[in-house]
Amino acid sequence: MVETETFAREYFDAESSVMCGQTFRYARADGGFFLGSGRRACLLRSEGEHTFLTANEEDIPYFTDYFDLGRDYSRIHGAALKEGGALASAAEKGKGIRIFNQQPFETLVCFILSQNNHIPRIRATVGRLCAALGERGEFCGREYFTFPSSERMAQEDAEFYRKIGAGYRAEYLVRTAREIADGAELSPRTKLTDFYGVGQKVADCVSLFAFHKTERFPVDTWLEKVYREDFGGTEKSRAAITRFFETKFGENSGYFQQYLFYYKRKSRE
DNA sequence: CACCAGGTCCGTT
DNA sequence: AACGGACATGGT
Repeated sequence: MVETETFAREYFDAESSVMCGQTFRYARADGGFFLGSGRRACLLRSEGEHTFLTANEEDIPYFTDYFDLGRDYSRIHGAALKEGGALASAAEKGKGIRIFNQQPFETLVCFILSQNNHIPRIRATVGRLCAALGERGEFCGREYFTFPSSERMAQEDAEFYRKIGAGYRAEYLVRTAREIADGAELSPRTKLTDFYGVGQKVADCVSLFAFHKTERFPVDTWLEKVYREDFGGTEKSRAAITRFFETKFGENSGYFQQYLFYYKRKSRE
């Protein structure tokens, strides 16, 4: 049975939460979004003062956790406003952003694909990956594909991943999927950079988006721009820029990073 | 047509 | 430890 839950939109907005770059498994639908997570799917739509979550009844608890609905975001948002400057502006624009609790393997694969790549192309490649190796499902009259398991991904070779558009990242996917299928741990304590094709930035994204380690501040080309243009930074290395933000923002680093990413990417014209 | 995109690896200093 | 080129591919 499909069910719809209603939430206050103020700190839970569909558009900003989906478009702030944390997930690649979405499509616009019915004035909102059709979202995939692992084997499940849901619809998320904001209108007026409300946000509506539609999912199979048995999946409601899963998505309640997925959208991090047990956490008070007014304190986080308030702390960002107090910082002033670009961060305060970013927080106003992204007031309804929440950080999702995504599945570790899925997050790892998606962010391996994200490196040196465009978001539209990442989404398309993830879509082809699911269509090829996932299982067909249906939700609210829409066909979708689940995210493949590490075991299923481990059965394919690099040629396959090049064929779906992974480019030079194909070998990264093969080796990482096989390691995990063969029993390598993927938990909050795993040293993620030991996986082939996973550097500090991808590791930080997995830590933040799958394990909710909000003391992490992933630095990519957009956050480099923020650092230079909005914080007057002069350091060149990403390690130094990451250190700058994580020292400054502490436990709120991950939340503030999402405000800033959304703000910077939206203001590209 | 260069240049860039949610970087990482690897060989040189 | 730090730096720079190579790496696939499609959009601007």
